[in-house]
Amino acid sequence: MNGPARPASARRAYGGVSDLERRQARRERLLDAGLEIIGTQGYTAATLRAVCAQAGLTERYFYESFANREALLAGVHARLIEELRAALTQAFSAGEPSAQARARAGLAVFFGMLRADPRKARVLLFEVLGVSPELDRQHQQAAQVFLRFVIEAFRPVMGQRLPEQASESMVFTGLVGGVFQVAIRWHLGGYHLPVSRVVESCLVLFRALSREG
Amino acid sequence: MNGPARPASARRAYGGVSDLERRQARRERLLDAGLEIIGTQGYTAATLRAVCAQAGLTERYFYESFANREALLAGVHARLIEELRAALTQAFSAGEPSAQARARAGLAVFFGMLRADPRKARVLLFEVLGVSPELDRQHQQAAQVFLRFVIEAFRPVMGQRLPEQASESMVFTGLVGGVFQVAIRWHLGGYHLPVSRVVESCLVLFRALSREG
DNA sequence: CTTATCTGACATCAATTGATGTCACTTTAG
DNA sequence: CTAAAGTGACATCAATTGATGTCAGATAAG
Repeated sequence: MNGPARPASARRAYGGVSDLERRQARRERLLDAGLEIIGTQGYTAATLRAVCAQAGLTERYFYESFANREALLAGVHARLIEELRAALTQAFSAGEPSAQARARAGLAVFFGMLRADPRKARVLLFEVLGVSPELDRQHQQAAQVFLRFVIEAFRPVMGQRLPEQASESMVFTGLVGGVFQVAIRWHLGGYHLPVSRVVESCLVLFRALSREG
Repeated sequence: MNGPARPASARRAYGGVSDLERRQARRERLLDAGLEIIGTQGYTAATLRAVCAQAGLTERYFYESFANREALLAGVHARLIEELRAALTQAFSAGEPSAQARARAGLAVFFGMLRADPRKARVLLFEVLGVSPELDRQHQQAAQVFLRFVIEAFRPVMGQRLPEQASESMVFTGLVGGVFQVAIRWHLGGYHLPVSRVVESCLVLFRALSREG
């Protein structure tokens, strides 16, 4: 699953670039190609030949970096989640620490990223779902990345006044899911509404919940 | 796209069943087979041969009812949405008309249906997404079915006190999306939480919003 | 009974797929 | 220069796909 099985000692540089760097560069090119094809034509269209042609690489190199097609989708998705997580962390550390301000900044980062590159929206909101149980779980884990951000910011201002029957985790899951669904509708509608109004609409939900008692 | 092109006058009964009834029965069997396969193995696994074998029908009959594979998925999804819409309408007309009561009843219907048949959950929450722009739109339209229910029930108790920047439609979309995401997490988690707690968790969001000013 | 319709099991078709292999050419190491 | 390793264009493989066609037997109409 990791390319031609040669002893590491036999690997050498090529074109002035080390073996490791070449491998990483090819992997990046494949991920870029995956984002392009999956994000514009869908996962089904992301065949080996299509992805490798888009990446300008030979089919043989695909299996150097990925075990199969699904692993490519997982890789593309994981890279997007990491990008988002980093951007959120950065935005939070830069702005003021109130729950309101963090929510607004985080939402602006999220919706700004989707609007700037709708291919990412398609991968994050559509393509990753329903492919396999593993990928479904990966999506759910990604959602919990945001869930942690939200809980961290809002638990202090929410108080412990939830009804006994309710599950705090589920309530916040609903909040995150609301943001996702707004994003889906925004994407399908062609991003007509300005980012500020989308953010503000989501903030209504956040604000309502933080006043709940 | 509608089976063997024979003049309607030439069609006759078979096995004591009229032509129309036989066609409808075959279509139902294909939809049942589609739900079974898509709902347990995913849309990709729902090949012509697999679906027809499951339905106990010959491949030729597939095209009598559906133009292609995607049309089958659309049909399965549409039937589920109609089932849900009918159940919601019935629940609403039976219970008391307050927004709270309606929300609770509607959520119980929705989550109860998913738990009773997780295949339906998989089709509604996963498989219908990311297949094609047409199906994405169909999913979005389905979400708007619930959106209408929610808006109808909650606009009166919400008042007109939304911030100017927010979009009422987007706010309610978020609310519906929250319910979806809770359903997704519930499904992926194996339905461990009892329905009542899932419903109650969603109600926190509804209640919070109806107090929003 | 005879004829036309209906049915299901199966054959067929080109196209595409994931995956692996071949081979001439380029680059590096010694 | 020579040998080994890297590269890319392309061939190859069996398997599966969507879609359509064939045909013998079952059923109904007259």
